[in-house]
Amino acid sequence: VVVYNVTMKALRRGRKWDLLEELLQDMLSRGMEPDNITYSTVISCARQCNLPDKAVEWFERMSETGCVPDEITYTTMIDAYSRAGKVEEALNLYERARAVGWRPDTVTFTTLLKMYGIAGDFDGAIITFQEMKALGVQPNVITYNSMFAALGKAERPSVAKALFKEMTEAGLKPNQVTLTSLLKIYGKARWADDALQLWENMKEQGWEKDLILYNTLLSMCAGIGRTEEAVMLFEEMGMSENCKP
RNA sequence: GUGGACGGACCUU
Repeated sequence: VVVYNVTMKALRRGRKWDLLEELLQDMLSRGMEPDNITYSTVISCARQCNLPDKAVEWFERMSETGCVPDEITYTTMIDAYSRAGKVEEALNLYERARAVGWRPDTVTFTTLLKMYGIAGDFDGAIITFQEMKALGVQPNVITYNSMFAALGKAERPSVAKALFKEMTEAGLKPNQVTLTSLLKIYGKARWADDALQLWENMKEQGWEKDLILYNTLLSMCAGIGRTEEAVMLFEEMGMSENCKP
């Protein structure tokens, strides 16, 4: 089974759904018993390939064969629903799993948060975030990034600012995605001071920048009319190793 | 020894 699972992982990475499903059929016809790892890989591949019906189909078949979903399989399936825009189904599954005594973890909550963000349900995202903390589940960088994505859509720069403070005070280090999302939020709200302050922080703390982050900074300077800063950025890019203009 | 979450920039209002 492990050999099959590893092969499936490779197929998932290459998004080869047909081959992966064939392999699963092969396992079943040989009388092997795919486990949670097998099924979560299968479901996740279906999700990546935009085949939500396949995800549901195998999730159901899995239960029929007596394989009880574990926490990762549940989360994978919730994410598959989320990606397909099936919010109701995702929440139903979540409730059902909770009723069976399942303890959702950071990834689960982040997946739910992301779903609310995509749906534009900013309040839902906030509530989930609070619920998560109330249950003692620690948010991580990806959790915060998903919140910023939701906030960007809702155009709530002040909430984003407060969250960012909370995040750094909790000792979490922002990554390029965090900074890009935040800058975009500030830029859209024309909060020039906060945006430039963030850039200062990046220099002080030595937070790395990537190409996308440089581009965001540049277009922000253009948007708020800070030509001098833009020139400095451009020169800095020229000196950097991996971000040639 | 194997499985899950970051729809981040410009082009695009």
